Amino acid sequence: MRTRPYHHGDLRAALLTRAERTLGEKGPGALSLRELAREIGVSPAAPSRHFRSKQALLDALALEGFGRLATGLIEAHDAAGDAFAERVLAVTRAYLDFAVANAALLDLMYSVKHDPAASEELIDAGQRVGSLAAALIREGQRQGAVREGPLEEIGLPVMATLHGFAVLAASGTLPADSVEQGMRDTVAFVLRGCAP
Amino acid sequence: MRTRPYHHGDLRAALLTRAERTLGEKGPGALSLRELAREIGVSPAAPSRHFRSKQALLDALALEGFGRLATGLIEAHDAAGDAFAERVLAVTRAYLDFAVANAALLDLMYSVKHDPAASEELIDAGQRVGSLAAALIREGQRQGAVREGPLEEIGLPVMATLHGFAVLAASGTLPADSVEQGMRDTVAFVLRGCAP
DNA sequence: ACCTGAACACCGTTCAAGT
DNA sequence: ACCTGAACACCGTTCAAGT
Repeated sequence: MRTRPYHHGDLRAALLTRAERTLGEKGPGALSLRELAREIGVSPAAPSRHFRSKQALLDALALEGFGRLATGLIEAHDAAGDAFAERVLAVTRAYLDFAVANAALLDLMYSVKHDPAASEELIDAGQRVGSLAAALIREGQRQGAVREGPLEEIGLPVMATLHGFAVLAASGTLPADSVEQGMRDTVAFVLRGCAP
Repeated sequence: MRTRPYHHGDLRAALLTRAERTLGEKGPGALSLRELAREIGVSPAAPSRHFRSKQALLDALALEGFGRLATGLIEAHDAAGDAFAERVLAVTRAYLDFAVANAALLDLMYSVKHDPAASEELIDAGQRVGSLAAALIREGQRQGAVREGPLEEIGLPVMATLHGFAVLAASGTLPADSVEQGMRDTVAFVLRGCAP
């Protein structure tokens, strides 16, 4: 019968995995470093080696979230057809899916309470997601589906619309049975807003 | 020298006021019922008479936030000129101002961690804000500035765009010096998306 | 009705000491 | 380098008892 070794192996990763699980299942209020440590089987002080504070763990979680969101959007984009309208639909749906499946995490990603230390990294990550919208717009312009002009002039409003819609859907402000129709309306609105 | 009376008078209001102040000044993590009670000069158990739990206080704060946001949007709307474009600009600016001035509160309003008990009320409040967008669209249709169609088909995307832009600006995802230009671009985008 | 006082079961964080 | 054990100064919440 193997007894737990003194060194966990990869406590950092274990903390992040477990933290995200309870974040999704029981909400951010139920996230306790001590309980995490208990579940993983290490002492209450062990997490402090890997995260200077609870907030540092939350920031790491948020950063991971931005990475997954960006990957999801890129994959959806690349899997869609070439036409601008198809790509907008695919990216919007991917954003929505992420928001619904990771509502608490999305909250964390765009919340205001980050450590100044991590803030810079998080803002970068947020802007990297924003730059995906810019890339989408540039393609649309090449196809003639988007009016000419500086990328940000259209990219930012598009990003805002996608994000806003996803947040409203994930926060339950939208009735669940009108999310799908709302997404179609939002995509149509974006296409009109972009059109030459 | 008057000594503090046994009954506070309006402890509930005092708690809400103080809570919102520290929420804005020191962030949601620094909000402690015990510290609030200490600052106000009541015992640690006193708040429980007015709020069943800390979450109940946060929910009340969020509800108050929705009320103030709605009022702010209506006032901005009514103070603006009659033209649809002017009204959209006024409402967008009001939403942005609220978000920047009450970033932590806005976080709270649209966060996922509410009590099921308060959720219904909060969702109603959120939808009431959404109905303001619908009213705006209806006027726009009457003026011929907005294409015909069901209110929600345009109202929801407009709401999403305003909310998304405000959140991005308030969360610092947008560089501070591009917020003003971003707002103009967002308004222009909305007007295009609405146009017949 | 509203609040106090004291208690309970937790927290996050720190720091010497162990492996 | 990584973790434990014990301690510190807090929490939120409950409940009998006071006014």
